[in-house]
This record gives sequence, C-alpha cells and structure tokens, in this order.
Amino acid sequence: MEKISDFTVRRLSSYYRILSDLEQKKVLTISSAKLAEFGGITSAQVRKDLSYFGNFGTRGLGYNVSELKNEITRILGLNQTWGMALFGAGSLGNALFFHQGFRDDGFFFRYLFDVDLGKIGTKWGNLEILAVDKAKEVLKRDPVDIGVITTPKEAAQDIVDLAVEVGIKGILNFAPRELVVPEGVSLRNVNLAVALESLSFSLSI
Amino acid sequence: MEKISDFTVRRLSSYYRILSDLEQKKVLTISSAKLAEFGGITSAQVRKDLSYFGNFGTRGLGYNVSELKNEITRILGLNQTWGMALFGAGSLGNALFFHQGFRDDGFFFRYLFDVDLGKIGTKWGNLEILAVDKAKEVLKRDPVDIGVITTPKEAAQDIVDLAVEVGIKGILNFAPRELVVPEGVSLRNVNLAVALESLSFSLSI
DNA sequence: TAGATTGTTAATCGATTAACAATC
DNA sequence: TAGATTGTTAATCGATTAACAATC
Repeated sequence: MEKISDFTVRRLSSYYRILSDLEQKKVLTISSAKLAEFGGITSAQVRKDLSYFGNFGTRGLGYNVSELKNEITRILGLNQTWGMALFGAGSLGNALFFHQGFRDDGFFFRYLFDVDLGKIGTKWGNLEILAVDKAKEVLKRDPVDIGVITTPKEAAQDIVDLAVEVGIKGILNFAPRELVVPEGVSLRNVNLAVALESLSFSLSI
Repeated sequence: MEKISDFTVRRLSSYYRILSDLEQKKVLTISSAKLAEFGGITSAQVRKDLSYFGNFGTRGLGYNVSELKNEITRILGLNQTWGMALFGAGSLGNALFFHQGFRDDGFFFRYLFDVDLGKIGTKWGNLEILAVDKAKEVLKRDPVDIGVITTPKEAAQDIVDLAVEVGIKGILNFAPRELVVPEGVSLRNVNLAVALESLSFSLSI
C-alpha cells in the first residue's frame, strides 16, 4: 500500500466524527463537497484521502453515510478494543481515565501506574493504582497495546523504555519532552504548551 | 514580514523548551546541528526557522543559549502574561487549571465558567466557578486574551460566539467539533481522540 | 437522457533539505 | 590561519488542488 501521511489519517478521524454525527441525524448520503465543507477543507482533498483505501462512493450520488463510516472505522482500527496502561496518575491522567469518549471508541485503560506512595493502592473507579516498579512484571504477564504517558518530563524516557521492553507498540505522550522510540513503535505527542504558545505567537503579531 | 507557517511556530516552541533545559544545565552555546539533534529534525530546518526572525547566531561558533532563548521568548510572546477564561469546569479543565507549566509560561486562568449548578459557587484554588450566563457581562467589564474550551462538543460553538463577542482573540479548543471563528480570531484545536485514532491506525497496519 | 458527483491525473503550491559562500 | 558553523539560495520533496473523463 502507498504510504499514508499522518495528515490523511488525521482527516480520516475528522471524517469519522462528522459521519457519526450525520448518522445520528439519520442523514443517508453525503457528497465529498458537503463533507469537505463540514471539515473545513476541499472536496478534492476528501476524495483523494478516501481513494487511498478504496472506491467508497457512487458517481452522481456521493457516499452512503453508514457505509463510509464503517469503512473508516475499519481503516482506523476502531472496530476493535485497545488496552491501555496509564503512567502517571495525576490530574491529566485522571481526566483521560474518566473521559467517556475514549471508551466509546474502544480505548480502555487496563492499568494505572504511579510512583507516589500516597496514590498507590487507591482506586479510580474500580481500577487500583499500582507502583510503577511492578509495571514490568505486570505488563509482561498481561500485555496492553498502548502506553499513555502523563508523568513529569524527567521520567518520560524511562517509561518509554519500559513500555518498549514489555512489548507496547503505541505510545501517547503528554510529557513536554522529545522521546526516542525504536523502529516499529509508534509515538504520538500531545503538547499543550505548544498549542498555547502558538496562540500566544498569533496574538503577539 | 514573510508569512510564518504554523510548522515553524511549533518548532520554535520546541527550541524554546530545549534551550530552557540547556540554560538550566549551564550550557553556553549550541550549534544548529546539536539543536536539530535534540529536536529530531535537520540543522537546515533550524537555521531556516530562525532566519525568518533575524540573525541570532555567530558563524563558526553557533548560538548563545540564553540569547537565543530570550529571542524566542520574545517572538512567541512569552515575555508577557496572558489572561485566560476557562469554559467548562470538568476534569480536563481542572487538570489544565492546576498545571504549573502554563503559569510558568505566563498563562493564567482568570475566570472559570460552567453551567452545572453543583459547581457554580465552588472554588478551584481561590478562584470561584461562575455561571456561564454571567460570562458576557463579566468578560466585557474585565476582558481576557484567551478562551479555553473544555465543554461538551454541543456547547462549543455557542461559547466561541460568546468569546468572540466579548473580544477574545485566541481560542484553545478541546471539544471534538469543527468550530467557526471570524477573521482576526485565532483558533487552535487539541483533539485527543485524533491522537489516539492515529495511533490505532498505525497499530492496525 | 441530463445533471450530479466520483476517482484520478496533472499542475500547483508550500515545506524541507542540500549545498555553499560568507565569516567568525 | 584553518576549522567550524551560520545564513541563504536553489533543488527537492511531498501535500494540496484544479480539472475532467467516467459513470451513476
């Protein structure tokens, strides 16, 4: 398969959300022009993105909303569940843990780890926070797919190394630090400071 | 001035963090090659990004860490403070509110708004959560620079319209919904679902 | 059928990188 | 001075868009 850019993947996520909305509103078909309008892009972009994966439309009519949503669900791997481990049980981790939208999409936290003795042994919902020292043993016995890092930046690389060692193949990092992962492991960074600083830049000029 | 791409601005944020680290470690000078290595990019990219704003280096020697950090601080508008209003006092908003890093960078929450009667009147730190009905009046009297949206997606566009009406020029949106802002208002979206779905895609292929 | 809209190619646009003269 | 490294130009790469034949 042709190499798919992250730009395309992020737009697929956007289409997925738009189609979910439309499906709920009982809209049956949609043109690339309409979909583009909702996503704030061009219709050529929509058709190009979809064309990497197949011919989902009907000339003259457009796309069937439910069908296209199902195709994108499959493409994005959202037709299955993903097990996650959270490293760093702080307030950001807490917000992510209780975020219903992730569960709806099939992303479940299965383990919570922290270094804070005051937190270890306490529960979020009915999931206990474990000592990060136990993580290697626990995750080797019972692997997860994705590691979510909400530790302070100083700890982040060590956690990545641990995650890689226990076979985690996807990492979502919130720590504001450049991280190194080996070939075959996917890393996505969410840096809230960058978003604010980019706003600050726009407001300054 | 030449149009600066958001790619460049985001990398400036990255340089800013790297230089802050280096300054703390008492490193005095750095070459574009080293800076690039830390940021995971090429040295040409670093020099190109900086060249939009001036000549900050010395041929043969590289860049003075503190000097370059100060220049970038100024470019990004981080040599001043920014007042923010939070719309949606949920767990994500709470995590942002108590995040020390934003304060260090000069971003301060000055108002908290919610619709939930159970939350209105309670305090985070010593800042009271106000009814969103009061927002227009309050923010017209005492404007802020940035609106941070952590409401459910259904409410997000109304909040944007309110924010625009009271003169807010920068919006940081966490609601997973495409928002419309008029010319002259900057909008940055942080969509956590997109990040997870992009990981899911990578893990699926 | 006539009108609408896809899927795809080729053109365009913009971002990244290689290369090197300038110069510390 | 000789070696190192910047600032900048030109080449390359890759993403977006315009255009249109195919076809429902």
